[in-house]
Amino acid sequence: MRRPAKTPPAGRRPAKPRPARTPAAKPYHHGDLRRVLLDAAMQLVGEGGPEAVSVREAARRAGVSPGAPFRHFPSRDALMNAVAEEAQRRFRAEIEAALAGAPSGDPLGRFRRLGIAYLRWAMQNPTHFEIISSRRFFDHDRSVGVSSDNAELIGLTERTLAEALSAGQLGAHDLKQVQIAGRALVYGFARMHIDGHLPRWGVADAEAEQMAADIVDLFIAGITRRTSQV
Amino acid sequence: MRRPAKTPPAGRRPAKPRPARTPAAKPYHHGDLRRVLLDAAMQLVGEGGPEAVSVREAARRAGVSPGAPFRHFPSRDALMNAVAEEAQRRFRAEIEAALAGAPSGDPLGRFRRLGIAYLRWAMQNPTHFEIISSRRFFDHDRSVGVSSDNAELIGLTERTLAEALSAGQLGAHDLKQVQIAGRALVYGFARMHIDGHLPRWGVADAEAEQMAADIVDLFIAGITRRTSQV
DNA sequence: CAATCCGTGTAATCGGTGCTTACATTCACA
DNA sequence: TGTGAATGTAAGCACCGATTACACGGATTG
Repeated sequence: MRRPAKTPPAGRRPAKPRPARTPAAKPYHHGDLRRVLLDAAMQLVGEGGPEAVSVREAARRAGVSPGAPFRHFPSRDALMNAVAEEAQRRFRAEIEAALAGAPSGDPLGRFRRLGIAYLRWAMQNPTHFEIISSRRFFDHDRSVGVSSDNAELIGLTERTLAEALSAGQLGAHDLKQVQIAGRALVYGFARMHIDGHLPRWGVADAEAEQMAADIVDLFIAGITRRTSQV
Repeated sequence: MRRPAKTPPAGRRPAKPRPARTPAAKPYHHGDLRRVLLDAAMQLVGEGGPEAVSVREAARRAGVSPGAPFRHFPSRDALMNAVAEEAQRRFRAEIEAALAGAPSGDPLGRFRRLGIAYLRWAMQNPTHFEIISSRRFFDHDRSVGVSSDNAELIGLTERTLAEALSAGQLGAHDLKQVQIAGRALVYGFARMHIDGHLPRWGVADAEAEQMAADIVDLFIAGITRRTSQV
């Protein structure tokens, strides 16, 4: 977050009275500053987490003055909202892609895929996952992109579980409870990973992915219809 | 976080050449500034979450100059560490108190109490819970108070689960997996509550506590030894 | 083609923050 | 009784988000 002003004396527009459209000379208008700022912010989140994002730094990376971003995002929060929407969009795309090749006849198997894909993405994109889920970093309620994508994912798991139930794959459980418990499980594990809890629980980084799959399986075993003992 | 300087002209030490120890006249030395700052920070966390804590605001509430806190806490992070230690201490005390009256003959029942007490405290003290778990707000590895209290709690659940296993209350599971899955479940639910996910999952605030107990029971049912069908 | 309008970027500034340095005060101990 | 260490103050740095007044220039329109 600290940086020494990056060539302070070499400001823009040194002495030329009229640049006369040199291609290398940066034009007054940027082209697509909004997109560039968003990309810079995404990159900052990836590098140092949500709080590493500062409007000024994004402006610096875009090669633009500190006030310029406010033409495109009325506040830092608005920028973070856009970042969260982008992240949520990618997240959803990945989840749905992971489910694409799954056989539709096995809802519980698809539920398992869902959980594992969820954890996979979360562990591979911890900072972006954090920004999506942690509302502290942006205003969920005001971000239609996030909430609609998210609602889509919630509906997806809901339908999958309902199918599993009606296919007789589940024990006699309250579906809503199972749903929320499943979510809490994967969300909790993802956050344990993000928040650095896993080492304290004896899980090395290398094992984390296997452990993620294991606890998903453990959960599924727990809710599966019990047709035989032990 | 914004405040208009709070009576800017009425600075300390108005005109009196020597206060001669009036009881109301604040002495140069504060007495126990460290404690007061810590309390102020705890209160700030309670009011507006971890990021509502600013060194200057804590100093303001303690009635002291902005630089004074740095005599007691070398950085904001150090202050946050102290806050986290205090919160973790309270958390552990509450958990252990909840377990005090539990019969030692029923480890699984104690495990259940453990989970419910965990969720209870987390949901009643969301911001303090967040600061304990979210490493973003302080340096876990450097905070011996937090990690030792936390290790104690981890050991407690570990022992409880091991007892349940040897008492034949558990199915044939990998104990470490069960442990981590259990933790992920309660941690995930607590964070869902903190992060405001529950409404999106159709859980109103009033139901949250009941739902917490339900998913703990669901989990325990899933790992219990299966002696009969359905 | 020319004039003007408005979207976009710049410069300067404000109050907030964490943190450091130099100085003032007072307590505790020799 | 002195004196040094501990503790608080004052001032100032760089950074931040945000606002305002102004400069530029592409697009629309007469």
